[in-house]
Amino acid sequence: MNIFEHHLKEIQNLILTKNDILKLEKIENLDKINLEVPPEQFNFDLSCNIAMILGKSNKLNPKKLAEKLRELFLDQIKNFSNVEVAGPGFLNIKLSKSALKENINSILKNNENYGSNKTNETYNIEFVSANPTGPMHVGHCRGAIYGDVLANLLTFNGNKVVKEYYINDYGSQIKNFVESVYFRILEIKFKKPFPKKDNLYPGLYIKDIAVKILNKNDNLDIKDFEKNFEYLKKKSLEESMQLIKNDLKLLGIKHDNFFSETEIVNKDLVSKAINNLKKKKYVEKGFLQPPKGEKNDNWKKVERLIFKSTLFGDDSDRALQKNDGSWTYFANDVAYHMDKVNRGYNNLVNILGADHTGYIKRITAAVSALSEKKIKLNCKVCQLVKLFKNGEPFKMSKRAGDFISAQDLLSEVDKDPIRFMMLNRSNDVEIDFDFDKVKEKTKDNPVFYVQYAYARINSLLGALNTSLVKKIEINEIDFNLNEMEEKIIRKVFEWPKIIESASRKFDLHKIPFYLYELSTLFHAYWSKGNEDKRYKFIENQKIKRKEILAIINLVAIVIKNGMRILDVSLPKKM
RNA sequence: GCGCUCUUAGCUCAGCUGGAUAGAGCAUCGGUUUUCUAAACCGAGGGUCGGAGGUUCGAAUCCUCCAGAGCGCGCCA
Repeated sequence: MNIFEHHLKEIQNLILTKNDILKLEKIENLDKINLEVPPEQFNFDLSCNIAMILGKSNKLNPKKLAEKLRELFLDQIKNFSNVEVAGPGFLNIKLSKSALKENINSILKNNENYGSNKTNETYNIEFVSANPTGPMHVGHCRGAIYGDVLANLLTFNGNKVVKEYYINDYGSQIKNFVESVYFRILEIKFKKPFPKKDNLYPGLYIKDIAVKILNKNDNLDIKDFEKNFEYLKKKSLEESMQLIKNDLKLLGIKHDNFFSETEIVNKDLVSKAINNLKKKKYVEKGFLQPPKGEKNDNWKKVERLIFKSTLFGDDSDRALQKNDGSWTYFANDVAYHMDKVNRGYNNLVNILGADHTGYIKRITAAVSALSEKKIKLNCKVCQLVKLFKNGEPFKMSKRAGDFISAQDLLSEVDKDPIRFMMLNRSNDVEIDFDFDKVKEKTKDNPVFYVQYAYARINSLLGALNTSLVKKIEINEIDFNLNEMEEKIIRKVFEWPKIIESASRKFDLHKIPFYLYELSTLFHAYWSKGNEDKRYKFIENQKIKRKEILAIINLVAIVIKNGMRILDVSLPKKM
């Protein structure tokens, strides 16, 4: 339990048991009462909106009610040493020394678990799922890191998480891909020029794949494409998945489960899923309207099976069969998601790129239909990554073969700054990713700045000949914090709230932002000694006050826990 | 034409289950080092929260409309 919840309960209990003093007509909306961090200029530990909530229900002036509550708090809650009314009726609260001491000791004791709220759910997170027709590009990296860190965060918060990758190894794109490999093999073995056809992948990585396949099987009789198709498909996919897994590994990402689309088709899971929906009358034969966007030559008015996704909020119903009666990509995906539903997760999550936004409504509709609205698929979209280098923006296009690959990125920048920077922005906004900025070793680079704070802590401990492993506890009855230390403590108290809100809305950027803010306070604390000797930490090789040791331990604990979720390293020396 | 996302300081962005004087970083200008890492710190200026209405004690935050930017809108995957 975090300190906000803890003290909020105290307040709620007080209201319920002491209304003979308050004499309120209505005690309601207690769940709307919030305990928050007050704005810095107020110099209090907690801030409560209770007077505004109860004032509204009872039609009382919130400021007057706040005055009454202030007296009640001071009289009844021993953990509060000072309470003041501010603004429209906020109650600003200072914790007593014993309450502070208790909270601090509890954090020191919790250590690597500090911040976890123990929510205890199960999640399946599908992410990356890049087409296995080539290596990952930079855009994939963002979704990959987002998914990985979301999994870390939810795990840290007490949940069971499965990280999953859906391999789109079926359909016409794969055929084109295999054909491209085939022509590259002909090129290598018989000097036959690679044809200039629109459906082929011109990228040079295809050549690498061809070489690898040839090296592993020199006697390959390659004359007939149709005859060799299944073999070539298998080998080509193995190679390109290896490329992708390698990129993921370099980014520090490992999925728990790889699920193949071909397998879904082979096991005929699609018919099962469609029959399931037919029984519920969500799938019927029918005709669809022509597409509204650009003109499409493929469109034909043919009767086919249709999923009535408009019943679940989609803009139009969706085709499950192509002109020739075979299943669409969407139909396969419905089957895949039925499998996920049947596996019994409480929560399904898909991380998508911005170009798949239009797909969200139909697939969430499918999950609602399959689970009778019991399971909600939560789709998160990561917006584009715009690359900059020397002021020149890069363009990405997988078809053209001139995209910036994950490898290109990783060859210039380490995984740690990539991970941090990709998350240092809300997933809803585009990122300007600057190669040069990310490599800087200055405070302009937030990754460095946070790492440096941690390195400074270790350097201080080194000077004291001690380490973070050694557990400490505040036992003194009386201890005094200076202004800077109070600020840091308050920030540290906020950590579980950050975890809670980041988990609830999948707002991962809150973690790097928070770590940066905490590091700012720490650097200021550290530097204070430069201006004023009284703020120096060490005197005659000894720590001046035990409070200092407690503070730096708290900061270290939170930075470690935060960076562990981000999976960004923390060097002890820099 | 439709859907999703965005519009907050010169630039890049936080803040959005409604609350206190709207915050950071960069850039600009000015300071700080005989002492634990100056790879850092401190200070200053800078805002009609895209526009217009509405809801209410209170709106950057919720609702409606409008404008601009991006992504998408096949029975491709």
